[in-house]
Formats: sequence, C-alpha cells, structure tokens
Amino acid sequence: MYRTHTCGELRIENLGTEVTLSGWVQRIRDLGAMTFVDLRDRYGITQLVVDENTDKSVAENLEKLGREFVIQAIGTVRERSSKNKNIATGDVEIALKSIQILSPSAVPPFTIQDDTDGGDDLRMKYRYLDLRRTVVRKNLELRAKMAHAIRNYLNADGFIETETPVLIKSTPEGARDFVVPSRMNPGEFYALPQSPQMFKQLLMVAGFDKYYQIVKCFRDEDLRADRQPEFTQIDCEMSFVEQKDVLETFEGLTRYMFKEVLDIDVDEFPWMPYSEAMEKYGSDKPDTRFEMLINDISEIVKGKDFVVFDSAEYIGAICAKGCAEYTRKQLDGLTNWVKRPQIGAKGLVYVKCNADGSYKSSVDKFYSQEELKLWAETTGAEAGDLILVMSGDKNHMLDALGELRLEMANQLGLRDKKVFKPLWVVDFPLLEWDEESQRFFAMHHPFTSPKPEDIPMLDTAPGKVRANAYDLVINGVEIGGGSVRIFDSELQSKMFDLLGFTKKQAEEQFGFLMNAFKYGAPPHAGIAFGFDRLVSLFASLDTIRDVIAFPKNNSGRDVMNDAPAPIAKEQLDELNLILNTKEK
RNA sequence: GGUGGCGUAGUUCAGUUGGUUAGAAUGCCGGCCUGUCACGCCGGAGGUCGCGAGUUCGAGUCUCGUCGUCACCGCCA
Repeated sequence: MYRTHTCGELRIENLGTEVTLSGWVQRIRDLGAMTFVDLRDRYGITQLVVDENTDKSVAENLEKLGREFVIQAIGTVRERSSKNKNIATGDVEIALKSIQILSPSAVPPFTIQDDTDGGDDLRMKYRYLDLRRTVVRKNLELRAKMAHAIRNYLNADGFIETETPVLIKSTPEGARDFVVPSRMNPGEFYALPQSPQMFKQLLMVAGFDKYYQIVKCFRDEDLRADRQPEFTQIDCEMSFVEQKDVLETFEGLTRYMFKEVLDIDVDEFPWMPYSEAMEKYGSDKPDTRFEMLINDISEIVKGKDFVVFDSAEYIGAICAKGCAEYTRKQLDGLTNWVKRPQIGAKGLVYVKCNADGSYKSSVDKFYSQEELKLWAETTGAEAGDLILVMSGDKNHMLDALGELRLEMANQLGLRDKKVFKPLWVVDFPLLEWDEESQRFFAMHHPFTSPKPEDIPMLDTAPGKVRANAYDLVINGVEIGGGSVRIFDSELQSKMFDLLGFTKKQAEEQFGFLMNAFKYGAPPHAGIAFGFDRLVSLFASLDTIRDVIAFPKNNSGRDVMNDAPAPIAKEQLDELNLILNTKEK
C-alpha cells in the first residue's frame, strides 16, 4: 500500500495516527538538527518533520532528497508547535519513522509553484511539470466539472450522446481540412471533421431526435490565442424544433452551467439582430458588459464644408464617459492606434465636452459650439465625456469603431472578467459575397435555412436574405452558433445553385445527405458551442491553451514531442506518397 | 502570406551614446543553523548575449538576413 491518506486530508482529529503518504517533494527546509519536508500531491501539501528523536537512517535518507523526488513517508500525525494558517493541513505534521525514495528527480527547469519562474515556452516544453502546478491543474479540473455538468443537463433532457467518425470525407467550403492518406485505397484520403455537421443531420433523419456529443474537431487554419487546430465542441442537433426551441434549450444549459459551476445567476439572454450588432457595436460578437454604442452621425455633420466628412460614406461616433480630460498625448496615442494597419483608419476626430458646458474639438474650424452640442446630444455625451469620431467606408468604419470601443473599454477597465453578459445574435445573413472568387459563400454552412419570409429574395437579392442562424455571444466572445437546417431537397438544390455548385458537384459532395433527405427528413436545427472557449471564459482566462492539457503553439506545433515531424520513407511508400516539398 | 514585440546564467530579467573582465534576483552545489513554512546566514560554480553576415579601431548594443516564440491582420462555413 503506497498511501493511507492523501497530502491534503490530515487534520487535528488525526493526531496520533500512523499514516503512510506518497507524493512529490515540494521543498526542503534544513534547519540543522531539524528538517522539514513539504510533501505534495494534487490534494494538498503535508509537512514532514525530522528532529533529534528521529531514527538516524531517516535523516541520512533525507540528505539524498531534492525537489520533485517521489517519496513514500511513514510516520505519526502530531500537532505542530507553530501552526500554518495558510494551508488546510497547517495544524499537523508527520513525525517521520521511515522514508523511501520511489523515484528520484532531476532538478526541474522551473519551479513547480503557483508563481512559477518559468516562461510560457519552457512550461509548454515540460507541460507534464507545468500540469503539476495547482493553478494549471485547477483549470483542467474546471473543464472536467463543466463537461460533467453538460452531460448531466443534456442526458436529463433526453439527449442521446452519439459518437461520429473521425475519418471522414473532405468537403469544399469552410476551413481547410486536415487530411489522412488511406493505405488500403491508394491515392485517396480521409479528412478529419471540422465538425460532425452532416453526421448529426443524418442522425436526425435516423430519428434520434435529440443528439449531442462532446467532440474533437479539426481545422487547418492559422492559430490565435483562442484557436487551436484541434478543439472541442459541444455539438447538438434536435428534430421537430424551431429556432426558439433550440435557443431555449441551450440558454437553459448555459444558465445551468453558470449556476452549477460558478454559482452565478445570469439574466435572460437578449436576442439581438445581426444588423443591430453591427450598427451599434461594430461587431457580430458584441461585448455588452458596457454601453459606449456606435452612433451614425453622418446626417448632422455633413454639409459644413469639412471635406473629409462630406466625402465620406459614413461618419460614426462613440462616447467615452469621463474622458474629456484626456491629454494631447493620450489622444495622439488613440489616433496612432486607429491608424495601425490592423485597424486601418485614416484618422480620429475628437470632441471634448468640457465641465463648463463648452466643447473643444479637433475640427473647431468647421463646426460651431451649437453644432458640436448637437453631436453631443446625438451620442449621449455629457459634460466630462469625450466623443471619438471616424469617417470613411461604412463597413470598414463600423469595424474600426467596434475595435476602438473595445480598446477604450480596456483603458477604462469596463471589461470585468467576473461579469458575464450573454446574448443571442440572430438573423445572420445567409450568404456572403466573396470579391476574389466573385461568388456567394454560405456564411454559416450550405445547409442553413433562409428565413421563410426572405425566400423570395433568393432570386432577386440573395445578399439580403437572412438566415435562421444564431450565435451565443458572451462578453464579446463567440461561444457557439447554429442554425435551422434545410430539410426540403428542392430548397437545398437552390442553395447549391446559388453557391455555384453544379448538379454533379453537389451530388458528389453532398449526395449522401441529399439521398437521405429523400426518405423522410424531419425539420431539424442544431447548435455547437466551443467548449475550450467556454471553459476559458469561466476561468477568466484570455487563452484557451490554459484549459487544454497538451495544447499546440502558434505554429501548430507540439513543442513537447515536436509534432508534426517527417515520416520514414517506408511509411511514405506504404501510403503511396511522394513528397514535393517546396524549397524556400 | 503580412505587421509588430521578445530572444543575455538552469530560470526571470537589467545592461546607459557602440568602449576595460556582461550584472541582479532566484535556482543549483558546499558549510553553519532546534519550529521552519518564500526559513536565515556564509561561501562557490554557472554565459556560443538564438544563429549567420555586415558596419566599426571596437558590437550584447547599430544594419541586413535567418530561426524560435508571442500578439494581431488576412484566414477560420
């Protein structure tokens, strides 16, 4: 028996008990005639002690110990003469009778403690050591707890957890596929799923009615702090439901998670049309923890001989509360910030609403106090506030103002990580025009149903057709999305038509789904949440890497085992592959 | 594919206008220490300044390239 107790459970009630503990050496404090050893496992830390009453052989063994040695210690629980209130086991210690090294340790490259001295690179290279740290392990414990809560909720609601294949067929549209060569079928490839989309729809045709799966998905695209090449979705699909039913079910799930995991009651989720999100927040994933809405002031600022505004398609403004005292340097900083290539604005106009009711702007030459007052009224600015204005191409400016809004909120500390504001963004456009290839793409995916009242516009103005598609957004993070699906094969062929598929291509790519729909497809709809993002949001983290046990870096590499890596020529031969690596 | 930040001791970092032998903290090793818990005190070892060119009498420092890493843009239905 390696242990009778864990390192986190002994208390004053256990005094006098002989116990056996196993764990890692956290720290050794050698005071000469007396030595303390902190023994750690995932449950906590227990202090071992050796003094003049301890057998000599134990003290000798102790001298060999170093940080992160795995040891087994046998001894008696006794009360400390000086207690440590900071740890749960701080009232007791173990007077050692014997100690055994189960496994020695090299000196670790960084300290295994909450405030480690290790940088990110090093921690990733030695991720198994990093995971020993309580702060990192807590994130994965949270993840496990959340997965458990999801299964509880959906199982109780009658959902069937079903696995779908990982080796599937590559389809066009969407992200790049990761691809796997088939040995038994020379020259042919599987793809790894970007999501189990078609399979879950087939399960609906199969009559499963309510499906879910916590499932790995794969996308071969460039990475970000909140994007990994393999990530986990809470994937769901339901039959005989409308949009409202899906949103109710998953709002219920989300609220249950907040309550169960964080003990937070969140308000009912508002529904915001995509168009409103874009106009007021400059984003399809608005952060609604704070206001600072975007105002269209085009009408009131034009025609005053300020050529920059007069020649602009759109002039928009946000009001930063209490920022009228911004210095020249701060305003220049903001101007430079919006001029960066990532934002790409030409400039920034400001209006300071002074405490005395007067206005000071960078365009005083063109606008009177009366006119600036109208700006303030339109944007809701009061004395002490700062109005920030940008002009140019409408879509571009909404985007830029949206970014500026977030930046100002960051500067003003309005994005409290402990506050959660979920909402549904609904009525997304069905299609998106792509300039490069001169064709429409499905904004969500090709099986998304248009809103019934917009179907006539499919022929006349496809770009204006709205979809029965929805996203769950929390604090400016897109947590998940879904749509009501097309289950009518005629409407589906029309969609493929609009997307530029020939009959033959549609048949080749999606034929099996179309075939399935010939045999009685129920009306159905679904949704998928990004599980990693949801966990990182619950943990108040900015990166999903910290909620994944073994994540990949920015370049999609696993720096611990150095994947991806070349394979042997024999393997290539067996797979009928010849490399054609381009020289740089 | 693009823009920017970073790369100096095991680790986290400092390093002035380009100027003698590149520093600090921590970790590591040795010694002392009976109530520590970030123990304390004394001593010691530890460096391809990412790599390669270039400018210069002289480069950790400036220039160019390259590699690694992080953030963002493009991309991600």
